[in-house]
Amino acid sequence: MPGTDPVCTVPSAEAPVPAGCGGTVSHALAWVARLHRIAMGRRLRDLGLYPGQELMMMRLWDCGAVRQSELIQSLGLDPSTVTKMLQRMEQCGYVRRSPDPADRRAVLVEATEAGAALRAGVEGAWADLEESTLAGLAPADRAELARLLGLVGGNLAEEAGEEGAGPVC
Amino acid sequence: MPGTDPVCTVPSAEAPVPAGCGGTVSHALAWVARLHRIAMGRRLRDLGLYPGQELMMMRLWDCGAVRQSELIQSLGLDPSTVTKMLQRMEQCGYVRRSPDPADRRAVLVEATEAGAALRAGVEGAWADLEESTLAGLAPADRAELARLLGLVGGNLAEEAGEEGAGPVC
DNA sequence: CAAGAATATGTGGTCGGCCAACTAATCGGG
DNA sequence: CCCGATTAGTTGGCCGACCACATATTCTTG
Repeated sequence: MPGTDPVCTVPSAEAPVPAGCGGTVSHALAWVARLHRIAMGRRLRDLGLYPGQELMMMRLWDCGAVRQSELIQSLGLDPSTVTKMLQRMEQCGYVRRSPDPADRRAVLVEATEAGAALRAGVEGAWADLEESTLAGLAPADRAELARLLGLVGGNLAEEAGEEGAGPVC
Repeated sequence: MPGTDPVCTVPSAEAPVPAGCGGTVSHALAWVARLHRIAMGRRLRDLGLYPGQELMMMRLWDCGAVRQSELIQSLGLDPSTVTKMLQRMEQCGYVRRSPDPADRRAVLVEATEAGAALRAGVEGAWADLEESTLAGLAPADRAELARLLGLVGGNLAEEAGEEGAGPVC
């Protein structure tokens, strides 16, 4: 049938910022977060890490040898997620795992030399992404964004039962 | 030169928002987005959907029968992601796929009756989550958050090569 | 009109992430 | 002192998401 594309292609003179797509903050948040994750993934891939692993390494750099259960709680992840991630990271040589002598159930985790070698790269990537993310925003806008994200996070954390990711170490 | 000094990398003992974790907007953004995704996942599970599928259904509700490639572009996803997601959703009965008579490579996708039956629930979930997310924020704050997210999204989209998720249908 | 480029989709593999179910070790009472 | 409850970790399964690669079909262009 001719006239191929029927509806849909509304001649919407789209806004300068397609922003939320649907217009809701939820849409915008999901969209921005995805772009942010992709952008971080790009930087991490050059370092030999996968998204999510950098948070693990950060905890290890800050805390030294830690019990796996501490990582689970501080990152707010599922135990199985942490187990599998650590297995892969151990095989990559970034992490060392050893049984806790004080509790034969537990496992102590610490960064290896190779893991520590990633620190500068990861911190640089975070800083670079932060700047790229906030480019063009005045300090006041940045502070406002941080404040609003904090409020929204508080709302969602309350609903979700107060999950981890709290204070640093 | 890098006269840009006022970056928050200061070892400020500030705690305006305990939420942000590391204190950077990037951390706060990732954290909030994860909570948001989990909260949406909860609501979707009660409806019989997995996170991400609701966006697919929304496009189908808005556009009727669409080529798979249109979905790929409008959602900004990888083709293989869409293929597999649609295979599962078809098996769940939410979606119907048929070869495009006009282009034997393409596949036309549309929501089934069962899929359309989810619409009210999904839209309710979005509205509910939006309100829960923004609880306690004045209209001015909500608008400001939307504006800032739009700016940040623009920055990230620019870096990422202008990916999809743009205008609505 | 016959290559070659571009498009549309599918496969296989890997990762992060969650849930459910399981084992092993420690802790708490009775 | 022993048995149940709690905690720590692991395995298997599933889904979203990506990449690399393979296939079929259309478009382009010489």
